[in-house]
Amino acid sequence: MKKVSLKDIATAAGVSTALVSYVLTNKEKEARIGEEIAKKIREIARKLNYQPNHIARSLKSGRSFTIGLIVADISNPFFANIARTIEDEAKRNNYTVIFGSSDENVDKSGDLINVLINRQVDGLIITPAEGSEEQIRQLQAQKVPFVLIDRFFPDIEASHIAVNNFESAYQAVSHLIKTGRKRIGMIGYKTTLHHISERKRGYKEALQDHQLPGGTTLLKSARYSHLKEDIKVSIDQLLSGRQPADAVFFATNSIAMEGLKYINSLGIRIPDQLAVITFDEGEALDLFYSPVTFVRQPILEIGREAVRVLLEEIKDSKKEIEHICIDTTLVVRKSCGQR
Amino acid sequence: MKKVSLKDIATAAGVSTALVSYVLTNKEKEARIGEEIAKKIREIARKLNYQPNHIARSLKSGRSFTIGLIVADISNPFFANIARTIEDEAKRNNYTVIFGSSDENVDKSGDLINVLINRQVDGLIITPAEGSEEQIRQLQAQKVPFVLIDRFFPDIEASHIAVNNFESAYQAVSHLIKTGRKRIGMIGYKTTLHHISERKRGYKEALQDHQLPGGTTLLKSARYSHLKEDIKVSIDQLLSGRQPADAVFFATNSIAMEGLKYINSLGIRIPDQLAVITFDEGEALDLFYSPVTFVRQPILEIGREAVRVLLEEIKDSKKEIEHICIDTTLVVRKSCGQR
DNA sequence: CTTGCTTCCTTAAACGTTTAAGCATATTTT
DNA sequence: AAAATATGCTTAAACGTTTAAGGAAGCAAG
Repeated sequence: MKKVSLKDIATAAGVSTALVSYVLTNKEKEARIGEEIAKKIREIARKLNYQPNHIARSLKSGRSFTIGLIVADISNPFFANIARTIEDEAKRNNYTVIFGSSDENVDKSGDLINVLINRQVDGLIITPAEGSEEQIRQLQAQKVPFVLIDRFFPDIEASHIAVNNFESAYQAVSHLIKTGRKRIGMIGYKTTLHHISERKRGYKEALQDHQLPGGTTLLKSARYSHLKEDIKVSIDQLLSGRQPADAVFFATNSIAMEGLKYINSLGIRIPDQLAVITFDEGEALDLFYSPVTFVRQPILEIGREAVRVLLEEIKDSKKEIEHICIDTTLVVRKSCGQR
Repeated sequence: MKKVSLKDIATAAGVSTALVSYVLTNKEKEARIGEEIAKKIREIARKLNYQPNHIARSLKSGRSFTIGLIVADISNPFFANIARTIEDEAKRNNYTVIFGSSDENVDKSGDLINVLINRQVDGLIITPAEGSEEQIRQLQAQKVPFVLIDRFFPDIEASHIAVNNFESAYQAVSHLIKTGRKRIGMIGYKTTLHHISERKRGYKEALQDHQLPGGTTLLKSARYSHLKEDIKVSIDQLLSGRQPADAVFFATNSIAMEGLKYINSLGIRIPDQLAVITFDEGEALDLFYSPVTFVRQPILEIGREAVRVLLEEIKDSKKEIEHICIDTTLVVRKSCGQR
């Protein structure tokens, strides 16, 4: 059962394919099509169950109505949720989404960008990997519409959607201080990526502003590729010594998960022995015996804005860059209760 | 900066586009291309940074090297993980993945199938929604290659990858019985979908085989669309009455999450007051104060097999149907400990 | 010097659309 | 009645590839 094309309909109706095309794309007015023949064509199209060939259409129009989504890892709930909102928002605009996971790896990221561009996506939504500045500049040079989400490069003028990482971290840590914690640790990623640096900066500045120690010794960084081990070491360090930490701030959901698992295994009680606060939400945090206080990123908004900005860029190549900075909310729960 | 095409290279090299095409698709032998000119063409292609237009190629070849993935909800960790393995496996075979979430809704599922087919995906991997039999039959009639995962329709002869749901549930419930539980409840979905029916059947048969009560009164079904409320009601029912349940078996990760949250809020202690066991893994289950015993589905294997079978079907339309049934493993932890 | 075979390249059609341009025929305007 | 305009359709090119078929040149064999 071959797919039916315009030609099949044209033959069946005894007209040219052009006519069929005009009718089925609702250009009757502009093309001055006769009412009767239009009805007949529609009828036949329906009967043959005609489905337009999107590929051919794309080739002609140069637009694929597809957007490429590159996240760090689609199996990470944060990105999976972003993907979902992007999917929904894209669909509302008759776009579909092709996705790929970069694993925070420059080479994979480069491959993905190439693959997606060769598939003629109309634009890209990207969580850029560390060191991918050149790839991003390339995109600009090639005039490929794109939007960065979650992180961005301060010295590259490109549209991006992100949360106020500095403020959010500052708030989170300040909250720990308000609840009486004095030795507050932080575990982030070992990376130069802007969102993480900002979270670290927020942490450090909050400590400083309250004359608390820790800016350097209590700030730990784990490698993405060796998350589990590095987090163990970090926590061991934080909890050892004469003055162990009495609170810890996790920079992301993945870090929090590994961190909490290890803390649990050590039998450390939260919040009595250690207060905990983290970026990102997660069911595990709700279900934890001491529900974890967290910085909520408005995922829905991030996804929506990303699609909006991208589609605007696609439609109007002269559109100016947008830097969207969204506020987070600190959801306070038991894990950082008063000691 | 327009994209460079074969024609640009041809012009630059002073040859026909055909020649360029032959060279760049490594058909030098068959087409007997001169060595020098081939080298020159490659050189120019490299210099101009030629990237083949995948759309044009697809139009010509009728193959898009894209597979469509339809899951119930990409933001559900189970499906997000499946998506990830499918992505990786597809990439290994030079395929990309377009995805969509059906929300267990027939209409959305139908829309998605149409959209993906119009985008000329070479095949589909689908977690079919309840009542989507007709859509599946349509696919068969249209000779679209596809593979069902997670669930399938027993009376439709189609390739599918699934776990041994009956056995897995039977084992899980038997394990509860072995640990001394007598009144075992189950919460599943209100659906006719095969995987859930099988899990229910496994539950019932395990009870029967051990002369335990509950086959009907202790088996609850929640609506996908009203999960939270229905689960509350179900748990209330299970825990009320003269003889409250002393164990509960959750049919999926989503059900388990909602169930555990509510059980937690009631202050019920696991496993002392209530033993818990569930299908599917999740970080929340690890981190739970009483780590939850669960049925592990081999997600990696499911994803890999799905892609393998699909690609085989794509390559060979005469390939026979494959029914792949994978065993699960019961990961025993504290949540169903001896009372 | 034909004939036939290589070798290396070109021509042209095709995939399924879209759309500008053209061409009859009919209708209105002057 | 001639000119202008409207109406309803067709033709054909184009998007960027792939690939079957063809053709010119060179050379070996008869």
